[in-house]
Amino acid sequence: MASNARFAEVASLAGDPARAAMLHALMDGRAFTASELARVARVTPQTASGHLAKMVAANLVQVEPQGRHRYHRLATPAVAQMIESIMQVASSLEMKRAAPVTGPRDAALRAARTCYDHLAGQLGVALADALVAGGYVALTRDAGMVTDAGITLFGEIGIVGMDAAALSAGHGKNGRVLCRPCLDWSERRPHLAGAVGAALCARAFDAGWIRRVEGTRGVTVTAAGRRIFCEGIGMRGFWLD
Amino acid sequence: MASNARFAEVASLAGDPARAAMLHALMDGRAFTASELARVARVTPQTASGHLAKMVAANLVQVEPQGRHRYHRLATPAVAQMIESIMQVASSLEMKRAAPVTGPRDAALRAARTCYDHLAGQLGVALADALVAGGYVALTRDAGMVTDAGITLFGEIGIVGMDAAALSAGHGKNGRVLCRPCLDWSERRPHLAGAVGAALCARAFDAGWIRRVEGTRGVTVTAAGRRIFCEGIGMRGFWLD
DNA sequence: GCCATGCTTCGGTCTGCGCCGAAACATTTG
DNA sequence: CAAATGTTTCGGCGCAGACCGAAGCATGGC
Repeated sequence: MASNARFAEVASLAGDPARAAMLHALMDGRAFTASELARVARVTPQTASGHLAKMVAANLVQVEPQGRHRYHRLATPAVAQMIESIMQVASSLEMKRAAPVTGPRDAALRAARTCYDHLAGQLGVALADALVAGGYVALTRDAGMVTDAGITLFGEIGIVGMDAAALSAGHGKNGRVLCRPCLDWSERRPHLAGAVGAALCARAFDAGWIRRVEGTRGVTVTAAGRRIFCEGIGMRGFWLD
Repeated sequence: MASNARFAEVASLAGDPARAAMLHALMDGRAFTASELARVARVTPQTASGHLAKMVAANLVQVEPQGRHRYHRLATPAVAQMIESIMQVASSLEMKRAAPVTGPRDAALRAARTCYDHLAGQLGVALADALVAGGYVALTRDAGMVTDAGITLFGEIGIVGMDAAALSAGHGKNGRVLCRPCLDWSERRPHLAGAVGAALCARAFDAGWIRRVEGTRGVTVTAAGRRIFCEGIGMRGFWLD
């Protein structure tokens, strides 16, 4: 059972509050400097540097020097998924214990945020609901599928090339695209993840439907986005309309 | 960022070597007594008791008193998935560092084992390969789907009622059963998980196709199992034939 | 009733590690 | 080259927590 030691090593790396805060921040998929991560973790730069060195050594985090800055990002999607699954368990623990004290910061994140490479929060859930209601996507607890109608819709709003990425192993049988559902830790309902979720999120940023809120993982929906999401996809309930 | 504390709490619980060993043992989905878990973690019963109390308080583990024994099991599937994803990251770290020293114990586990509620190892991968090759199942990195032919096959070998469980949210649109792929940490290839994988595994135990190896998470395939897997499902390459 | 067995609580020791201040090092800017 | 900024290394402090021995509770068998 030598692998047990690696398991404990990885988990305990994520188990320190400062490192957990950094990993949490890195969950939006962007890269940050050591000082930025030091701020979010509320430790001094030298402490953060030590933490980051450990996580880089364990291949949780990748570092990319650029001038006098060193940009850190999550090393692999597997790391993001691990963090996601820990958040999952942690949030169910939270519900079990007590109603959490929710600051305005948390409220903004709950409304709309990125989850590594896809959209989450009320926005992510509302989009998934709309896609399911419109017959564009079918979701179960375990998996998801984009229907023919969904492929058409995605093509109309400019999401292409998804099939190739999502069907690597399934070689397009039945002309359907499989995708991954992700239980939202704040909403406790599924949203769209995986290659399809990532493609949708990327397209939304590119087309200016959503914009990042500076300094957080939160996003805001632009007027153009509101039009697409409501009229194009049929999203309801995210705004009070 | 109050949720950050919960995250770190959960991760650090999994990050202690003794607790990691216990969680690892609990990954076969069965329940164990505190003393049994103390043995696998190589600590004294009183130490194990303390660890288990913490994990129960954090809702990682469920306890069920039965006479003078107290049986512990993983509290939820979400916990199992978390452990799985940590193993994922840990095993990729292992490959990165050095060729692992593989004992005979590890070899047996690599051949065939349970992964919480489904089959993994070379057996799990070979079964998934056969199901894909036969057109019974389509798998991508993100998700999977049982085809019509697959539903027929599963019905023939006695797996029923899967639809209801697997299609809770998808309400059977297109008559397809969605399922979850799971990247095998020892084989680095996907096997069948989720509700469908669990149903297949449960049926295999019930029908006597596989049996547990006492004291480990490993399983062996019986003669009946070999017949079903090879002739019924078309599995190849697990045995040298 | 008694003893054996499984489990937990308590008290004390000790290692590990997170933290910061100070200082060195690197890189860009002026 | 010097100054400013980002980052790392080093050394020492202090606390959290993992561990075990011993003793205290339960439960089941006799």
